[in-house]
Amino acid sequence: MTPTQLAAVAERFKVLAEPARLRVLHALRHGGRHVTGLVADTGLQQANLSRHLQQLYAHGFVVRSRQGTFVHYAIADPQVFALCDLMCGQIERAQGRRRANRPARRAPVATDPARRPGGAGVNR
Amino acid sequence: MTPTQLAAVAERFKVLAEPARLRVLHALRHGGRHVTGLVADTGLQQANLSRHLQQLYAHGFVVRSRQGTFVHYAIADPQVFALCDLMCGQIERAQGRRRANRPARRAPVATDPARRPGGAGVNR
DNA sequence: CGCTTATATTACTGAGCAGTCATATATGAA
DNA sequence: TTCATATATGACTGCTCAGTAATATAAGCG
Repeated sequence: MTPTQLAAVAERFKVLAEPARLRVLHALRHGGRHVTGLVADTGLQQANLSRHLQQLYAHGFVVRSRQGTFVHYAIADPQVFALCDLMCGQIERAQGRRRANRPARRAPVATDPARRPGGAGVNR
Repeated sequence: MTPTQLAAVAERFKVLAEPARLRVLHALRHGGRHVTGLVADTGLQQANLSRHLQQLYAHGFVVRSRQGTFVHYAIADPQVFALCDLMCGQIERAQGRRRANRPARRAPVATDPARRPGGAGVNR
């Protein structure tokens, strides 16, 4: 894994690390749409939405084509949703784990072999 | 998809949207490690690494346990790597698409049915 | 051309965050 | 307790970036 590759992956994750852009992708999930339609679907301001669309386009998440005065945007690679779905699954699993840990003891992380009750461990 | 859910997903993507943290995860891929070992593996400064570890821990990407003066970190859910691998695959596919488009014409995005040569289209 | 609608861009502002230095805390050993 | 090592944290700096308002550009129509 070269630093360049890591940077490329991180940069792409960063595009998805924004609720507004996830909203746009979600709105496009079941078919392309004009900017005007996306404004209605997402509730984003036109200028703001346009910026997000530029970014999604620049990183190849969406494709676009002009149709008269309108510009039509669509998902470039449906695999993005696989990413999102995976992430959702992880969130659920993490919540499940948290729920499973809590009943036993509150965050049982301490000196590995035996827990010393009074010690200020790694937890906060 | 509620705004809350979107925010949760975005927040998690954000944790992965950082080369340094990807580096840490990569270093942990084949087994847990002490902070000192991670300093050596990643080349990050101790303070900086510690901050990233706190973040990975807070979001449930890693687990930790004390071993004497050392603190041992390990991957919490190996599925993270599925995310990373998926992302890498998308990057490769996107590059392939770009390579496939370039020979024909430079970014052939224009008014949908017929391309007008002189028009300043959607491209920049 | 001039008008209207659709989309993009510029300039700005404020918030968040990575990196760094210095320092604090935790643990074990002497 | 004092010292040494390992890890975490406080405070600061500089950069990036989302949101916004105003304006520019593109396309169709009369």
